[in-house]
Amino acid sequence: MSAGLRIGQVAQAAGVNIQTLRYYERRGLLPEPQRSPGGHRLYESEAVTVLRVIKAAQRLGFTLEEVGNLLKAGRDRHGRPATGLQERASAKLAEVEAKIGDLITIRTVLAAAVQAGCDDLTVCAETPCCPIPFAGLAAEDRHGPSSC
Amino acid sequence: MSAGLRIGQVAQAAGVNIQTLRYYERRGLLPEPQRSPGGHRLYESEAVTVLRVIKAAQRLGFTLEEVGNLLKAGRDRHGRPATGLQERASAKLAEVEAKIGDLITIRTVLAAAVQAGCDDLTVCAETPCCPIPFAGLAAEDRHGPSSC
DNA sequence: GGTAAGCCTGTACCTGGGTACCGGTCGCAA
DNA sequence: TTGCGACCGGTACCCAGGTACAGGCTTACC
Repeated sequence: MSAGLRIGQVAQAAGVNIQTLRYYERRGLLPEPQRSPGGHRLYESEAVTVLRVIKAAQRLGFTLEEVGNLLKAGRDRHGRPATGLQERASAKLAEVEAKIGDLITIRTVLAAAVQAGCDDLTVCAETPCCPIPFAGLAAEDRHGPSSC
Repeated sequence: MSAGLRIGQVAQAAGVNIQTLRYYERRGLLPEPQRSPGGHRLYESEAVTVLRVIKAAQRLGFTLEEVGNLLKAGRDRHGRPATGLQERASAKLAEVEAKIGDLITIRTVLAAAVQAGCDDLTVCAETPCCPIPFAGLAAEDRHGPSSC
């Protein structure tokens, strides 16, 4: 007995849906497990760890494709070369920082709109003193308390 | 002549695709314009402003559905009551701040992983000192320089 | 051996914000 | 009047990351 974990057990242990496991298998994130004589999947307990790894990487902002590549790099590394996790994590860090910067700009604009008492977007669009930048949200940042 | 702008002119002036205008019309964000005898759309120049308003609101993090509601509230407000823009902008501000908080947590973890020299996710998952929280990314924050 | 829960494959659907393609019509100028 | 570009409606497709359903098989337990 217990020649492996059933898909439902793995899914529950990792806190994901059964369909998600099959989906990850199709995407190549999970290796194809053993099968019972009747065709049911039989997982080793490591599969739960792999699922947790995937979920952790996702939470860090990696896409499934990126996670797949990282896992594959880890598996294929019989020899010397590094997996590239360092570089990819650094790149992701830069992405995250850029996103934080964008959101901070957005927060500034939203706060200014609330402060200015903006109440109707179409009216604001014709009010020159409105802090909402209708022509783009890139560089400029002039904002002050207005009677929008 | 010039009994209105053609869809291509409006699209170009607002910097969006023609299909996008028709899509917004279907979604109820743009009012249905006049038509030429042959059925071609003829827009007033205000349509360009509305498009810019939509794009500005999108950049602030509002979904198309939310933008549609805000525009509708503005149009329907013949009488007194406010559009709710104030409340919705405040709520959106809170959302944006929460998202910034999440990203800052992620940034912290990523930076720790880079600093610790993590090189293989599956190895990390079995290394107790690894800073990547494989069990969730919510509250705890223990991280120190490790030889991952 | 019966039966219920669990699993199988394959396919379709979901969200959100568009984009692309198709065959057919309109508008306008030469 | 003919030619060509712009436009029409309708439908299908794209991205990511799953989720749901249908119809049939396996496994486990009594």
